[in-house]
Amino acid sequence: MIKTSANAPSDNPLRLIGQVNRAFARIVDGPLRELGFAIGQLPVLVSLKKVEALSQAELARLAQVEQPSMAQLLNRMERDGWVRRVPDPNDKRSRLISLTDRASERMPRAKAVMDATSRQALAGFSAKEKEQLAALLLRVNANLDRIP
Amino acid sequence: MIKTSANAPSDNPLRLIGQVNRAFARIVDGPLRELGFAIGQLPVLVSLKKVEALSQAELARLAQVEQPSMAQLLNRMERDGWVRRVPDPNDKRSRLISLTDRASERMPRAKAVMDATSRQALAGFSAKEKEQLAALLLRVNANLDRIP
DNA sequence: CACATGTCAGTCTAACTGACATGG
DNA sequence: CCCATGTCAGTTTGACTGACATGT
Repeated sequence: MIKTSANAPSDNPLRLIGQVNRAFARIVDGPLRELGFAIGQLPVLVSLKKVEALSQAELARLAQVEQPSMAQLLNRMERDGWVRRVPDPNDKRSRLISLTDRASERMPRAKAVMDATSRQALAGFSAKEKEQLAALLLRVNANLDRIP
Repeated sequence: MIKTSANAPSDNPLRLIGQVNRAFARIVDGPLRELGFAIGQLPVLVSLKKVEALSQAELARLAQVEQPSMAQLLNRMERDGWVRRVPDPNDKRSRLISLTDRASERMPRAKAVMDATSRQALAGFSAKEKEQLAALLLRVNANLDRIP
């Protein structure tokens, strides 16, 4: 009977996911900050790259945060010159959020940082293993989404 | 050619891991708070359950955070009555951190919350699939740990 | 009037850096 | 003297709730 040491790696998948997530965030944080981006901004940047313009409420729903949280995030991004808010002609309550040119220009560099780190994280994985991992994670994700 | 929609699930494993992690944290947060625990405290609680007493510096290393961050976390945990700090007889600079009885008593309930949610997250997974997932994540983890 | 969109104010956690005291 | 341990002070991000104004 071997006593478990304090730093024994867990084999619980959920704890492992937490560890991987934190490690990834820690690694990627520095280079992103040099570009002027923060990790939390990426979901917004990616969404807006795909769809051009979205309301704050829609962004909050996509990122699964409350509206005031998203508002604060967008305030910081506006302060940093990444997004712009223009009145929605179809709804006077709403303002449409879109990326600035500066954001569009600099995003590829952020993407490169993410991709390079992802590649390192998956070093030694065959194409099949990557697919397996993604498939298993998608199932976990679907399971969690069904919990209210 | 189908245009990707704004909420299309990513198939990049690292982004998926982020999503899963956030979803899990969101689900587990409420019940844990009712018990008086926060998610960030779990690594400390688990470490101290295994090893009885550790210094703040050791806990910081285990959790991979800087010392002041760990100090602040331990301040909150001490405030909440989960840990106690006693002078280390062998090193007058150091204080040994250990769980209070109250923490030991209430931890099983926190563990139950985590386990139940993990079970739901892995619903429909065969034993083999769980092992596969854990094995793949361990490899990602090892890869990330090798990046400085 | 009910509901949606957004803002404002205030709180809490969790992380960081830099400066510093004290002890090994 | 150097290094380790820890504290203090200040900053930032990211999240929340509750209250409220305004527009659909």
